[in-house]
Amino acid sequence: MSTIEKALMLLEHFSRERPEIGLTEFKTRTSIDKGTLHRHLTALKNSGFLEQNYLTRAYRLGPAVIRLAAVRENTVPIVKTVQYYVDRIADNIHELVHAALPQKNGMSAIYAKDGGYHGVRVNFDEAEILPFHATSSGLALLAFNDDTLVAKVLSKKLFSFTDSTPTDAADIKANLETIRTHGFAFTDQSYEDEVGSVAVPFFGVKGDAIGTLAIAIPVSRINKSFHEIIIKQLIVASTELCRDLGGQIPTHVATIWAAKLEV
Amino acid sequence: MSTIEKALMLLEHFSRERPEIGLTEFKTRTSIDKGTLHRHLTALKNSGFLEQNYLTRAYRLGPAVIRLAAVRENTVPIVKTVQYYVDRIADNIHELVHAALPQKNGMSAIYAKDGGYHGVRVNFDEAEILPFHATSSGLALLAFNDDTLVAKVLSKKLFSFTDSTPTDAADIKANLETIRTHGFAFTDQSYEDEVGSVAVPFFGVKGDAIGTLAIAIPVSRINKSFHEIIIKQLIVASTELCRDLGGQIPTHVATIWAAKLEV
DNA sequence: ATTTTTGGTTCGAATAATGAACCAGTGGAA
DNA sequence: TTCCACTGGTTCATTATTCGAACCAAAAAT
Repeated sequence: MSTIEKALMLLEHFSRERPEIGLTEFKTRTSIDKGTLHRHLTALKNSGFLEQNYLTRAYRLGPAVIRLAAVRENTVPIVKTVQYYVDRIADNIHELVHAALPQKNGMSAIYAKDGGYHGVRVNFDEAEILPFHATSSGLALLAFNDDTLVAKVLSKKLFSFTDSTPTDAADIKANLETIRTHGFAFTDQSYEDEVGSVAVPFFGVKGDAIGTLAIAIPVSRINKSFHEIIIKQLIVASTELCRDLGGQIPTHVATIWAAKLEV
Repeated sequence: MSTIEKALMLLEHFSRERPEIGLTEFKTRTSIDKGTLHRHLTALKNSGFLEQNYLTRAYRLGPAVIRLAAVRENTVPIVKTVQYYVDRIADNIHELVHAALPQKNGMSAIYAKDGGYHGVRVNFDEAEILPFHATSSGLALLAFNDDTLVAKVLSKKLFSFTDSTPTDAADIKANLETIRTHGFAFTDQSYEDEVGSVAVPFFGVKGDAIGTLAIAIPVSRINKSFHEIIIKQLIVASTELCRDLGGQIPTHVATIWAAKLEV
């Protein structure tokens, strides 16, 4: 792996829960030598990707990422486009809806809306990394993306978040096949207890999944008819979203989805 | 310079006007060897910072930057905080107002609002890099930031954007001194013909300038009394912004600003 | 059909990354 | 006070990676 990639991997450790990380904490988290680590962090700082809390000397993300995100959004306005559909679904079904994009080690929600009238809401953090194998978003993406990604994900040790988290590669592979024939993914408390979720992919120009639309629901509120409604909403939204983004729904998926909407 | 920094410098070439850049175009823009360039771009792609248009093979910014910007904004909500003040000033004076943060080679606007009722508007792109030496934002930041930044900026060749762009290091140094005594910076057609601008810095915890609030106006509408109004608006907003961000206005600046507001 | 231009690859030489050991400052605890 | 443990940061000989001129293959342009 190149030095560049190693350095950029450091940025993945930042999140909403862990906005600042000191040198020693980095060392324990990565088991990279302190000297190397320090030079990498300094390089990232010099480039504006990190800045230092001048009191604690801890590192946090810097202003460079703001500009880049603005340019990216101007180039490919996914966030803005996705927002409309997430809002619409949330308003319709009064549950927590989100859209997510793949990152290196999982999906990252780029927008979420809780349309909930209900008392019990699922906890949800934007900018959190949702593991591929344990969330419907992750599985939906895997199922409709390149096989190399699947292989890469399954080659690593699969962490168990709850008693229901699938950790066997063969099981997951079988599940991905099911997801492909159904046209959507769902999970039952595989990432958080008492929370189930449903997700559909949306597609890029090549017809590969580039992101997902998903809904998280407390299991107490899931039932068959509601499940059907959710899936229809997701499919319709994803179809329109693909049109907006210039993406192409693979014909076999289009067929499956059309059948689902007929019912 | 480290490999990491070299690679990250590549990302600076992307902008609203230039959202996709091919290998050969990169080569001409950077005069880095094609082989090196290709490996760097591939590393950035593997890390999610770039992705490739699969038809043209050109590179564009990738989804990783979206997540990082979300985390950063969650850590230090500058964009959101700044927005309120930019909107307020724009609504009050009906001109183009923006806030900008320093990047490596200039200021980058993070938010802008045109409160203009007027027919003649200045052109303004978010995510564009505003050169330090030719814009009021840049000068305001230089004047109230570390001297090392000033030295770094003035050591490079200063590009001339208009007939009025200052390109002499000594002149600029003298101007920075003036800016320090006035508490604000202004430029007259130094970046774009027929456009003048006024800027004040806002400060971080150390009392160093971390960004600017600025107004751009067609020169035809500038007059003394309007100038005074603008400066007062900017000073008040920056003062409140520093409070919101936990920044500290250096005492000498606070004194100058207080005097300006009395008039 | 040929030339130019595109993106991408190879491999020995040159250079930069690495990491164990070290330094320095800070904040307790004895 | 002195000592220890814990920060962040630096040094420098060794080692591994990066570099880049030349090369390849495919697609446009002539």
